[in-house]
Amino acid sequence: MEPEKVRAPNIRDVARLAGVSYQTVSRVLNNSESIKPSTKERVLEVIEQVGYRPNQAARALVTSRSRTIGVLTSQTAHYGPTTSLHAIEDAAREAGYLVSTTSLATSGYESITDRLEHLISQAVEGLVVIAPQVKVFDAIRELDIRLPLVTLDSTRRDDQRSLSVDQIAGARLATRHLIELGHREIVHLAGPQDWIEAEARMRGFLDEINDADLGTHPPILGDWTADFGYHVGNELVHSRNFTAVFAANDQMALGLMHAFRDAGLDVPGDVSVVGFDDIPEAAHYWPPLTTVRQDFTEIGRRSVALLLAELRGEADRNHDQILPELIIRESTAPPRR
Amino acid sequence: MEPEKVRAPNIRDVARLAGVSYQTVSRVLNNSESIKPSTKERVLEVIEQVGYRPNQAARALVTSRSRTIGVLTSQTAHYGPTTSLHAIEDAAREAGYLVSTTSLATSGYESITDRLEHLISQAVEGLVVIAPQVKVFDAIRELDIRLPLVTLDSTRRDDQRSLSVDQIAGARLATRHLIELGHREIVHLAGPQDWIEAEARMRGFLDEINDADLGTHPPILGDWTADFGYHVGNELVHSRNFTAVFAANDQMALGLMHAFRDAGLDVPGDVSVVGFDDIPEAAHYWPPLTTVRQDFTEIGRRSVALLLAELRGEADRNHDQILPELIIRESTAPPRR
DNA sequence: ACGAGAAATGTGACCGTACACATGATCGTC
DNA sequence: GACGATCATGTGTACGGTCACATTTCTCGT
Repeated sequence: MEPEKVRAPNIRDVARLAGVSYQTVSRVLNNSESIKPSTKERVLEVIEQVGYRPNQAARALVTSRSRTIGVLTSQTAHYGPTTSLHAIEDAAREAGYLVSTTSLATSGYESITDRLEHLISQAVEGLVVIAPQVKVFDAIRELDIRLPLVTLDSTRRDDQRSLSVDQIAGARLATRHLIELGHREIVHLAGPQDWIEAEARMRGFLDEINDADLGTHPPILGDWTADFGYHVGNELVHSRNFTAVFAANDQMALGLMHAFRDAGLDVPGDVSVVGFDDIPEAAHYWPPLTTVRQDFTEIGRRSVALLLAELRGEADRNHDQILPELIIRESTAPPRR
Repeated sequence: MEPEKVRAPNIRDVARLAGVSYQTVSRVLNNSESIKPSTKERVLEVIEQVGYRPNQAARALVTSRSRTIGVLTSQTAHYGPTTSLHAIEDAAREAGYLVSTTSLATSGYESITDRLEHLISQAVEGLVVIAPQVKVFDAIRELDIRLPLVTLDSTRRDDQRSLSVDQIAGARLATRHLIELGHREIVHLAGPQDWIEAEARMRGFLDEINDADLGTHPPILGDWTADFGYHVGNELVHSRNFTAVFAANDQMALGLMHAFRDAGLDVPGDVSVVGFDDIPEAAHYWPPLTTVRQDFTEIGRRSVALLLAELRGEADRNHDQILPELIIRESTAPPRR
């Protein structure tokens, strides 16, 4: 006849056992100033003893603060976004926030709004978007979201709410490196065009090409995968009207090098290849990949700082873009005459 | 003199505007059966019009169901865990659940209990642990967590709550492949020993070696990174008392091959290398890597299914382990005589 | 036309917390 | 030793839903 489900202790249970009012317990929980140390101690003892845990739902209900930030990611397991996500979680944890992640399903537009709705209905206090795809921003705009929001997006420098490594500068760095080596026929293997980063890298590439008064073939639009790079590489070897390729990420660069090797071409002897991201494996590819390093961890960390500042109403504006860095390894060399 | 902060509409606002009681609105929200279609429609119209969103905190408070599952991950951005995580999110979404992720900080034990506390205080309904480290399970045991919990852990087959690709079988597959090629001196580069998977792979390796009546050197304990594999490779080339290496993941295998190449050794001519995981890049390494494929997505999906079944009190026990598969590429060959 | 039973809808209480405010205890001061 | 100021603690209420139960409205057979 015992009660099947014992109710978890609540604030009043604690109060009763400690011989104080529930409000006093609440004060202890929220580190209120005016609490006699002895009673505080007594209350904490009881809390420990009965294993009391404040109910966040109740707390969220009354304060309308969930202490949760929402993160919207793309469904793909890329190194960059993943690394940033971890940094975000770390930073959020340190600030006492929890992170609710939600990834975009493969499908289209409704999926995004659906995800955003879901996140909002959980009363997240702010949003970090690390799936910088154009359609995501369309969805955000359409939903008229009033939440503080930070996006990892390099194209809107004026916007207070975005933060990123300067992708354009990075792409220029990579391209300039090739040009300085003497390459004149450079192909760009870009990322999916609805990715804002992909577009920025492509723009940086084209800008640099223009500034050097060079022509180029229209960039090839890829999907970030090594497989795709491999396929593109297999196509490219037929024409051979280029001496270097700038790939929009390291994985595609890897696939390219694979295809070139299959075709009997030497990298960098016959073709130079540059990647982007500097994932930890890039140094161990064959040949070790020249690439553009960006600090995904720093990005993640800062995005949370920015978001929290906005939540507090501060204007932390630590907005200087983070600069990418060119890492020269062995996949690039002057073109063979 | 207008109100600064307009309160979000609540269920009673909707009820008033629709000319019904709040309970009727509640019924509409929960798809109750006995609701006249016409009133349902009217209510939905009002909801749409005023942009009403049910407050999950309030709902969670009264039902003590948060519709959230918590995921505990390691802080490292490895391909496998990340892929599983995405699958978990997908599956959770489909079931109407949200996922709260929390990653383990680098630090030690308190960090884990702290994270678990945090997750629990958010009233997650269940837990998925994809950071299968021994200390995590210690923490879980110590905290005496009563939540439904699923772990991606291969060592406790009897336990109802774990689910995994059979790591031991995978390691045996890889090892047997080398043995069948004629290798007798095989080195194992293992993962960190507090990782349950690493330990399982090592056990599989040793079991297979024993069954073949071979001796082996004590496995080298690594940290999963390509950098580490590279360092180990640089050491190994001094002794040369082996003809093959089985690395506990693909990244370390990559580093190894890099070091071997640096030393002028041919893979697979002089040394065969096998990896584990079959990450998407493995096929494009040089040489393309022979490895053991495991379906991280399937694992993630199933873990959610298992968890939800447990939440519903069903006994879905779909427990057959998922079998890994050996993918033979070009990094393995018979030993040179 | 009437009443029974089902269908549709309404009412009161409660979930666990924080906030505003009220009250009681303590203390230095003249 | 009475007094206001300050510190410590207690009381009422609201947050936005759901649940159990009460009530009204509809449907249909006799």
